Amino acid sequence: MDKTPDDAAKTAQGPDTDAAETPAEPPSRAARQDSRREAVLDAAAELFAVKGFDGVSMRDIARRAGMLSGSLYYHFPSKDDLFAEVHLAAVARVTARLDAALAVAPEEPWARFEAALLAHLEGLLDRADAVAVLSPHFPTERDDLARRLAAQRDAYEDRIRGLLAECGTRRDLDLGLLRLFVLGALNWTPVWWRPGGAADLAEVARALTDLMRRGAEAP
Amino acid sequence: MDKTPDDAAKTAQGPDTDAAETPAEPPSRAARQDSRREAVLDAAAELFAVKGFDGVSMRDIARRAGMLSGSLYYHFPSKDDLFAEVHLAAVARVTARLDAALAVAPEEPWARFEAALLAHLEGLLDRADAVAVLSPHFPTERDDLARRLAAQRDAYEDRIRGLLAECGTRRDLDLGLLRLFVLGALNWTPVWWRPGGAADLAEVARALTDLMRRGAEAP
DNA sequence: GACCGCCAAACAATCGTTTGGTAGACCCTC
DNA sequence: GAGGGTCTACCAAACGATTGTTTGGCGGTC
Repeated sequence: MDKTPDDAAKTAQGPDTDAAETPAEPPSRAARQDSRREAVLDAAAELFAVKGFDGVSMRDIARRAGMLSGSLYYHFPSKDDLFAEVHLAAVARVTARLDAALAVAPEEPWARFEAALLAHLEGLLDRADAVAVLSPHFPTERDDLARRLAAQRDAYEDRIRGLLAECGTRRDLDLGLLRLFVLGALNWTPVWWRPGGAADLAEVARALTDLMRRGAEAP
Repeated sequence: MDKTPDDAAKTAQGPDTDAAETPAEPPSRAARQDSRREAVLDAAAELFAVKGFDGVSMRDIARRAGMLSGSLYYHFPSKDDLFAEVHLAAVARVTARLDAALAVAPEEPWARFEAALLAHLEGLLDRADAVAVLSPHFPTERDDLARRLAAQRDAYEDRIRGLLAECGTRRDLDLGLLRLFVLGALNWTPVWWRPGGAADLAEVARALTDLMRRGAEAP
């Protein structure tokens, strides 16, 4: 019953890789290496996002990636390092999404702000990469690594502040606090938002932008 | 080295209990029982809040409460049940704080709203009870228990919605979304707020109320 | 003597990680 | 193009440590 750990891996990554994508040349050695490595990263990202760092075992990750737990240590030196790489990749992906959205967004600052919120929400909820922002609970003693993660996160979060600054907000407001309120509202969405629920992501981004802009008080 | 688990318990709970508080009568049997039980609950609350459910072991809790891991099972049948009780107690405490704050708050709806936010923040950050709201990650298979926790949390969160409704917000706004934004901003504070930092809790509550009310756009 | 609250020690299971081995793709040489 | 060698990516199995939990007993208060 616990001999072949395939059943969980089939639906996730199993034979899709070479079933429809590569008809001609067999994947090069380097390509296959990256593919397997990324399969591990994907499996780890989904699991970490749902159950947290301590809630996921190396055996869980290995099973979902279609290998055995010891094999993970060929690709990653430790669970901490694996998590760090997942974290970094997720932040990078959300950042890329933000850049892409801003590239095609209109010039009006609040519209840009709304586009950024939507990109953030999509990066947060489309795939299961909530680890990126949702994990201030990184439980390592290796402070240098934790600092690197925090630094990348901070750099991203400061871009929200920059977008707000361009909107020309009231002078008596603390931009730092505003940024934290926005990020709190955004990063809390994985707790309650479900695909196909009452509001889609565009609505959420629009509503939050409207609230940030005009407030809720009746005029 | 692992024989006497006292060193960690001393600073937290150790001899304080009977050092300064009970000079005359020895505490009754029932009182002492409750006191030890509550010591366990306190220790568990602080640890769960910081490291999450999976990050805390029964031995950690026992050490901080000044006993051994097996002894916990005299008071609580399992780790799940212990967590559930911590969770329920924390929600109840935040609710009580909210009631007390509203009892002495002025009549003006936005002032009441701000008072509620402050009470929530204090309940969240003064002690380490962040478990109350911060743990949608309760990793049990016992769905009935998870539902009970969610129900109590929802009842509390709906009071925020009620307070907002009394403020007479704009008709075109979704009160449910507003509530979620507020709770997101509030419940995200444990990630960044530190006592003695730039803004104290009253400032945070005031700033968030002001933002919710008037928005950030320059008039 | 009964019961309460806890200790001391152990239980099986699971944890992150290490070790040794090996099937197969690759490269070079004859 | 057959054969030997190398390296890659993994398996199979184990390591000690830690996990949640159970059991039996014991000092203290009633």
